[in-house]
Amino acid sequence: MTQTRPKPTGSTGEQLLFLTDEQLRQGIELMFFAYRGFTADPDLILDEHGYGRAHHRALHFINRRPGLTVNNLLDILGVTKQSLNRVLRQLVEDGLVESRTGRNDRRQRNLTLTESGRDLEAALSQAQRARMRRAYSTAGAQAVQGFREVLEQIIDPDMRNRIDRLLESRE
Amino acid sequence: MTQTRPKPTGSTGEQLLFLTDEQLRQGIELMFFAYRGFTADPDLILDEHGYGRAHHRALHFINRRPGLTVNNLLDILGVTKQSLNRVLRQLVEDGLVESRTGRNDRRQRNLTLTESGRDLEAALSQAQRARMRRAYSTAGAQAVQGFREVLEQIIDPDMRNRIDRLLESRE
DNA sequence: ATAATACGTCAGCCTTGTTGACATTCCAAG
DNA sequence: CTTGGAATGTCAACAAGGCTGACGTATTAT
Repeated sequence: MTQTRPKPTGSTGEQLLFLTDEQLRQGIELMFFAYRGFTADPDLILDEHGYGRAHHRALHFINRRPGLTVNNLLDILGVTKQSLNRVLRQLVEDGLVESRTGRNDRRQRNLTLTESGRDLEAALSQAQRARMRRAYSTAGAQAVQGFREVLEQIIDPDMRNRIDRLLESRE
Repeated sequence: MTQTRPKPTGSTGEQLLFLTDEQLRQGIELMFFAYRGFTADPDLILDEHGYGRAHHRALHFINRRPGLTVNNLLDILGVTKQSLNRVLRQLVEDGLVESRTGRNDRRQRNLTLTESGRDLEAALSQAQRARMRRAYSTAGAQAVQGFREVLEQIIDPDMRNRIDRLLESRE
């Protein structure tokens, strides 16, 4: 996610921003309304299948890192195992997710998507990407770069580290 | 994270971007994790007061547009009146929000914050703005501009209109 | 041997969303 | 003046998806 972390190469001094409460409030409201748009399209598909956002998140990250352990997923999602388990159990029962005992450490469960799990994930991803693609295209490449830089800064620092560790590194 | 860079397009007026699924997926994950950070600080304060995000949202928009009607607020928040009413009733009972019968149309209720309502809203806002301020400052002015442009494009078009109508214009 | 870890599960609670039904108040049009 | 519809409030029931606490069971680590 953070393959490029160059300091902003902007022409303006980044420490010298004058940020009014009004400007910041606009950004806050943008985040609020944009997140609604961000989840709107997948939500429609999920609803048809009787699933919710929690299922989407699980499918996404299992697809992202096949073989992910339950503990890893818990760490990424930041929920309790009871909460995740409810969702995960459904997905396994419905044949979208496979949970296999770990080879090295047999206490662990490695999670992967089945064929139909990949199908649903693809449908959800595609819907969500379509909106992002339109937004990116309309806003332009430079705006996208800024979008990414600001969002990265909004994330909790230790979460940033955890993301890199759990999602980017190889075993 | 090695991906072949797609080659640039022939220009068709606006710059057409080649957006790989991988690039879009990174944006999607950034939105997910950033939204968590975005709500983290207010959540801590809300918890101390026994409130949730729904209360924060109500306080925010009532503070934003004092005298807002219930219907306006429903439209902004996109929830049912029953859901909003539960939250609103608490806030009124706790003396944070005042609900006055409309002067022109006495069916309507105009919502305003009381002194202590403004206090809590200010505390929540301040916490949330602090994070945004740090993010903006680190990312720089140009990045902020891009951030805003992309977020605006992610919002549903008719929601964009509604926001302008309900929050920017008169009354 | 014992402790710690990874996982699953049961039970119960909370917030915040949903429908549906119904009452009240009030504006506006016939 | 009557009446339809809009705005609001409220009751009840329900669901998703968070949470805590407790417990059980493999499996690994000390």
